[in-house]
Amino acid sequence: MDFKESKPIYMQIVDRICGEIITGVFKEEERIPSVREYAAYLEVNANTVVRSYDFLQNKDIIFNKRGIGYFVSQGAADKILIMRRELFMKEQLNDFFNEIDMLKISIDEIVELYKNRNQQ
Amino acid sequence: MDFKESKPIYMQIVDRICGEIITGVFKEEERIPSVREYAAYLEVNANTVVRSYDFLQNKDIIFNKRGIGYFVSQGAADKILIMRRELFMKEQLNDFFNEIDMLKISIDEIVELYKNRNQQ
Amino acid sequence: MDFKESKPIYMQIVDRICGEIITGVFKEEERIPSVREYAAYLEVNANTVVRSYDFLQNKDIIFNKRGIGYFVSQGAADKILIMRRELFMKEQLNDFFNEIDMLKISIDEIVELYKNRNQQ
Amino acid sequence: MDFKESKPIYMQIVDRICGEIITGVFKEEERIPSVREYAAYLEVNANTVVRSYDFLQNKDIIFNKRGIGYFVSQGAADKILIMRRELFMKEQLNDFFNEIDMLKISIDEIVELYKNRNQQ
DNA sequence: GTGGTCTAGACCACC
DNA sequence: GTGGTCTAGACCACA
Repeated sequence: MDFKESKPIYMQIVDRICGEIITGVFKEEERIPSVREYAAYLEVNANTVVRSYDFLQNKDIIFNKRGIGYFVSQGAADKILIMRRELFMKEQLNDFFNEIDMLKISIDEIVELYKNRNQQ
Repeated sequence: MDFKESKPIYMQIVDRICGEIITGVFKEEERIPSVREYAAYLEVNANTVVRSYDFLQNKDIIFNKRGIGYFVSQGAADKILIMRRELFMKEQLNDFFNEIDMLKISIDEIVELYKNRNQQ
Repeated sequence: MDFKESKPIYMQIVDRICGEIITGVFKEEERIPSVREYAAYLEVNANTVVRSYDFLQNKDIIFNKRGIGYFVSQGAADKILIMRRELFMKEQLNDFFNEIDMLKISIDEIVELYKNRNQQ
Repeated sequence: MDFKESKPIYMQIVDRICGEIITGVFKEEERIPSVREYAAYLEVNANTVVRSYDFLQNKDIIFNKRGIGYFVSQGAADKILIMRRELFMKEQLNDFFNEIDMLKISIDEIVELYKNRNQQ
């Protein structure tokens, strides 16, 4: 894992875990790696992983069984997708539209660029 | 002006000033508000505005006449457009495409949303 | 059995066993379930039940016959009642009174709620 | 501030701040002490206070202005009271009633004890 | 000055 | 073994 500088490491770990849940690498109701295992694997301080797990637990995406470990909540994958979609629709999409308007790029250009990309 | 949490306030002010230059509210060769005026207007600490002006001066978008104030550089609007376009093509566009792929939103949906928005 | 997060599981089991003794489900001088049985029944790690039994043995509420099992001590029910009463009077009651004062709930409301509950 | 051992320090600080908000020591929309100030005052590590503030921010009881400090949210006092009341009604009250039933203490005794306490 | 993040390391309760 | 909490200290971005 390469860490961009812009985002805090613990949030990048959050994103990564969310990705693993969506793609089914971490399955619902199943255990995810222990804090220390995952910290060693990512070559990060254990406290950083604690913070990521803590964040996800607050969002009900994972839950904890005391002394046993963390588990993916039921419906976590859906929840993540819904949350991301909402965020996208509410903020990012509008910013994007404002941006292309300001830069005077037509929506047709965007479509073309998108299709070109996917042909590669 | 509402400040998002994600971006530093001084960069949000930079964006705003760039917008004013592009749309001609702040015209080339003309003076922009003093640091204190603008800070008062935006309800922001003066040092924050200093930082924004400083950033813009470094990019040659505005320049300073000592004891008089800050002025918009010649060709600033074009410069901004070019810079933004580059940034947009290199980074934002790709991020955007990745995002819609991940969220399984088709490009056609995007087009539709864009058109709906502009009808309002 | 649902385990609250606030209290350690083994203490919740202790409480449960005490309740069973008071209400006569587990009778004095009689055998209580084996560690493994009870662990399986509660869907809990066996070591956790060991810890609960250990705790109760220290308080002379149960005792062990080697190779046979755990038994409820004579006078256990009374002992539990006395211990709980003391604890209740010394700590819990005061906490409770402080709480209702802070929340501005009158003692009359409490009485009413209590009576309603028992009518159901 | 004396710290009981049972509850984590950062949660005790959370409780304390909530108390200050309810009683109006920390007023809505006003700034609360900086992390470092409060840590020094409570003779606690700054990170511990960070954790408390973080918790309260997640609950929308305080909010942060970047580089300036933390402020009490509008409606924080009400929110705290409502949250506590709910918790009390849902969990603590029932536990309390179960307890007095199990200990065979009548509700009238409770009322009397409550009145005696307040006479002192 | 403010908070935000991260590290390293410790000790504890719990399963 | 697991996570939870706390300390001490560092460096950074931001206002």
